[in-house]
Amino acid sequence: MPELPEVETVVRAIRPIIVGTTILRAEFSVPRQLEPQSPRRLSSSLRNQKIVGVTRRGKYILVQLERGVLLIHLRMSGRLYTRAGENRLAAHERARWWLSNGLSLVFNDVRTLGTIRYFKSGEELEPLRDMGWEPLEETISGSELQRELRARSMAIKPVLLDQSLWAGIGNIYASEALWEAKIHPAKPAKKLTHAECDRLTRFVPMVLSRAIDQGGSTLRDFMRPDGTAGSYQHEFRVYDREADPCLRCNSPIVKLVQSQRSTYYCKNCQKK
DNA sequence: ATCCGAACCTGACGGC
DNA sequence: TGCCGTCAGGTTCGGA
Repeated sequence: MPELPEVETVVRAIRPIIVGTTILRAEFSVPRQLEPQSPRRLSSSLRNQKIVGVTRRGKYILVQLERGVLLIHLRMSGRLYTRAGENRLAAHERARWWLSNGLSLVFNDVRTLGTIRYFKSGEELEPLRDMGWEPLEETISGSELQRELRARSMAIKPVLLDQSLWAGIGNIYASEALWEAKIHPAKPAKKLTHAECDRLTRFVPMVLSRAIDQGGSTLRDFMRPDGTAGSYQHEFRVYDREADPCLRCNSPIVKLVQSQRSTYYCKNCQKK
């Protein structure tokens, strides 16, 4: 479900509510999501720790604590929000952290594919080790991108989903950025011209930041922590628009499957 | 090294 | 109604 813009939306919403509070206790209902840690161990590591910050790296959420970091990945259906009330977990709530301000931070995840891990200060955040450029913080030149793609014979679309190149791009925004840059999704990455690389380095951050401005995209699962939907789905140029007219040239948008994921593009605007 | 498909899960939806 | 197949915003793993 969530890509960089949705994760960023979540981080911005919960940050002012939870930073400065202390975790009183924690509860987890699906131990598998914490592996290799156990619910008991994790709870005791977190107890009485103050939350000092909330940040994002790619699609990971980092809840910074006094003595470590809680690393959360929402995968396909994860949601994170704060709420008050009831003592028991509601439907699909897989983790709950009781905070000193009377609220709880809740991790809700229908499909239970999300992950939660704790790292002590000084310990390497292993999942972030091979993460690529942060699209909104690093300015990448066309030449740099072209150099990175030199050895990649795979199609550019699945390459954009590889988090070790650019972190945070997912299935929606990969299609959107390629349409903006007028690049065919099946073009081998190494064959992109310098001009195409140049456009991609401009449009990837542009598409992502426009989506953040709209609070992300809501197709089915994604909800902002306040329960409202994002609205960037109304701005999609190609994603989920099969057979609809291209907004540049009116030819019907085409869908294809690459690496088991749907890709949408305009056959006329995005030539190989 | 590279690539593909399967696997991990649940729920919604369309077709029959 | 109900059953069945398909699909979903992500990532990892094993085998070819």
